[in-house]
Amino acid sequence: MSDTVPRPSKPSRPTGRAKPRQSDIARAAGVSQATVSLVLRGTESGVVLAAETRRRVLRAAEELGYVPDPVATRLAAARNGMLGLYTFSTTFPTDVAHSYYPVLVGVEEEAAAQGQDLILFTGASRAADTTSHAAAVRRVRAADGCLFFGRHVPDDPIRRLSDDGFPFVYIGRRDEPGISYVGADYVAASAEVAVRIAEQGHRRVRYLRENDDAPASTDRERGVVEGARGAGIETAGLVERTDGGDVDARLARWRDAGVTAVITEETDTGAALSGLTAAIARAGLSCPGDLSLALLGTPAAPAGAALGTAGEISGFSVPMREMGRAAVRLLLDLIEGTPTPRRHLLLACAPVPGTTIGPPPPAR
Amino acid sequence: MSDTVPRPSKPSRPTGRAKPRQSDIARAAGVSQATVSLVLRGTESGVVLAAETRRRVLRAAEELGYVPDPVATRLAAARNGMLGLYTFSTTFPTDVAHSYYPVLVGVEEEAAAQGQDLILFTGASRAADTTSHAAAVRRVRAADGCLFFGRHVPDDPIRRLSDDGFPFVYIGRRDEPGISYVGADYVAASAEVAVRIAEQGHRRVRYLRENDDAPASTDRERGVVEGARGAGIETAGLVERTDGGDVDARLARWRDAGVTAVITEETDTGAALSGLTAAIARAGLSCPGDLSLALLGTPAAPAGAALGTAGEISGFSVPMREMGRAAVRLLLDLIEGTPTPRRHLLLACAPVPGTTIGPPPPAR
DNA sequence: CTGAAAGCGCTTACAG
DNA sequence: CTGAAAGCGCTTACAG
Repeated sequence: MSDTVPRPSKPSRPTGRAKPRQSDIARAAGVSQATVSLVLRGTESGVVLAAETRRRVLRAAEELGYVPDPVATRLAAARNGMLGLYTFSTTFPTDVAHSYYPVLVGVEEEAAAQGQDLILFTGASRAADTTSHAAAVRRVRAADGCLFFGRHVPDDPIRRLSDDGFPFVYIGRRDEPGISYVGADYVAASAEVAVRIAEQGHRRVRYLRENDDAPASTDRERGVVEGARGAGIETAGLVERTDGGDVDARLARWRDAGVTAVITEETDTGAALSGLTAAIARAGLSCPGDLSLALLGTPAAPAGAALGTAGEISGFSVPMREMGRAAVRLLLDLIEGTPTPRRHLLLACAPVPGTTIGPPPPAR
Repeated sequence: MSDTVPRPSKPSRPTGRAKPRQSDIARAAGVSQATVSLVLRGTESGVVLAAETRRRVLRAAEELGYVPDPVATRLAAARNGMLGLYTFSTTFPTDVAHSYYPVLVGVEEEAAAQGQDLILFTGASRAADTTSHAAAVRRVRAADGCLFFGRHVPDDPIRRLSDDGFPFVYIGRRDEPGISYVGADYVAASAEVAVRIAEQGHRRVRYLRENDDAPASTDRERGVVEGARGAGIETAGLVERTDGGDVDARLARWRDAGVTAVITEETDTGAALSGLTAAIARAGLSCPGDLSLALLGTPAAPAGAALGTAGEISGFSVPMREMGRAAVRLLLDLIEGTPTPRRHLLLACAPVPGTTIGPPPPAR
């Protein structure tokens, strides 16, 4: 609690020439500090300043090299032009090819385009317990609003922000009501993949998903099942769950049962995908010659390598960068109180043709 | 000036249930707000609180879910646990394989490890003119201290921060006196590469550097020249500059003059490297069969591809991630006023053996 | 059209 | 050992 803010060994207040404040300008221009504030922030509440006063103040500000103190500005109940980004789970896309990285890029691009700075709240990684999570989330208020990101999010601290009317948006669909988010339309994209597989003639298919109930996983399963049903793929036994460690045995069983295509999903762990591709490699199978393979989501690293496949894995790609950008825009709408902003946004995923879907092999 | 802070259409102050402040705790615990502040921040100035008082305050704080407001904390002249990161040049490592990305990762890792949040100042990209740069740099004061990063940095706004005693450190060596930085030891690493080439028997070599006078480029040239001189490589005509567009003609000339090895450098533009590898490919040369090739710095993307070379380009790698981490630590030392911190740090670069250095081909 | 005042939530001497 | 006061630099009604 009290350790949220590190304690300085000595005051870190600037020791050299002080930076100019509004009161310095006021003195130089012969007006009050409040007047300086008014001309510097523009003419908002209908207040009209004498042109001559404006000019004097502006000139003094220019001469003194004044720039408003963002901290004081924020404390005085205005905005400070900073957006927060809070990432749950392993904080940062450490791996260059981390699947979250493009989101970060999108967020940064749009923030820059909108003239907003970004605060990266790094609290998530350390905060194992709920208490510190609560503390970490609270810090978020230093910004005008905040983006949340990650599959598993502690509900409680967030609800508190929500109750307080603090503006925030999730990147990724959420089930909690009343929360703004920008997500990917996994249902539609996943259904489309199932249809594509059916069109090649597959009827017995498996969907190997991770043992994880994040909304994204739920949506994908729903899409696969709906797509399969509509396209004539058997739905009995279609869905299986894994942690990634037991795929060899499954694969053998599937082959024996006449399964000709497998769909899996990409998550932040990548467990299902890496487990599956490794098992396929160990079994000496080739895709799509022996088995068609599809992936729901963009792989963090080119996953084809493990398969000996030169091309991409078929499936769809998640518009992560665009999600980041859209989330920033939505957040700004919320902060600005734009009337009836769209609070839920589901972005379409582009199909990835890839090279791993083909017709089923002749029956063994 | 006045547009540095976006103006809100309406106040964004939370409308719902207010978050607890110190005064709320004070009321609940039956003490003054100042006392709350003292127990919450710990016992600094020798003040000793009654254990019973401490307990009451702590319990009330716990019950109310109090977390200090970082903005108010900062304004009241203490630290706020935020470190700034200001990137010059094209703001963000947009490309996944952007050469700056590992630095960002290192900064984030160490910041998280130290319990600091990170403010990404995105101002750099937009700010073409000096004025807005000044404004953008000034915003940096919202943080306890700031990291600067990028080859080309406007001196003026920075000097101002320096005069004011604001703590900051550069990532990358600087020539300006009195400024803290964490850089890479390009001189030593570049000399080592020249020596390695000499050891293979090369005597006539070219160093193709970019037409850019950043300290990193200066250091590399110095290292190459010193290494070459010490190892018996001809230094006359050794160094050439390019913008990347005219390499074909040079390459032909070099070959005619009996040049058997070429060294180039990696920068944020990558112009010299991409120009050179393209020219080598067009000339149908192979490395190191026809020509040995070395690179000073880590390529943003695997550059071997353009060469048809499977392996890495020989040279050295810049410890970017570690630079990021070290910079954070140094900055914290500065902020905390640690006595005589090391203000200049030059990290060693690891040699990359690679596959593009070999003995010279038999004379034509 | 401008000034004086209060307040944002905290820290920090300074008195008691 | 604790309280009352001033102040960080700004914004925002509210008076004149």
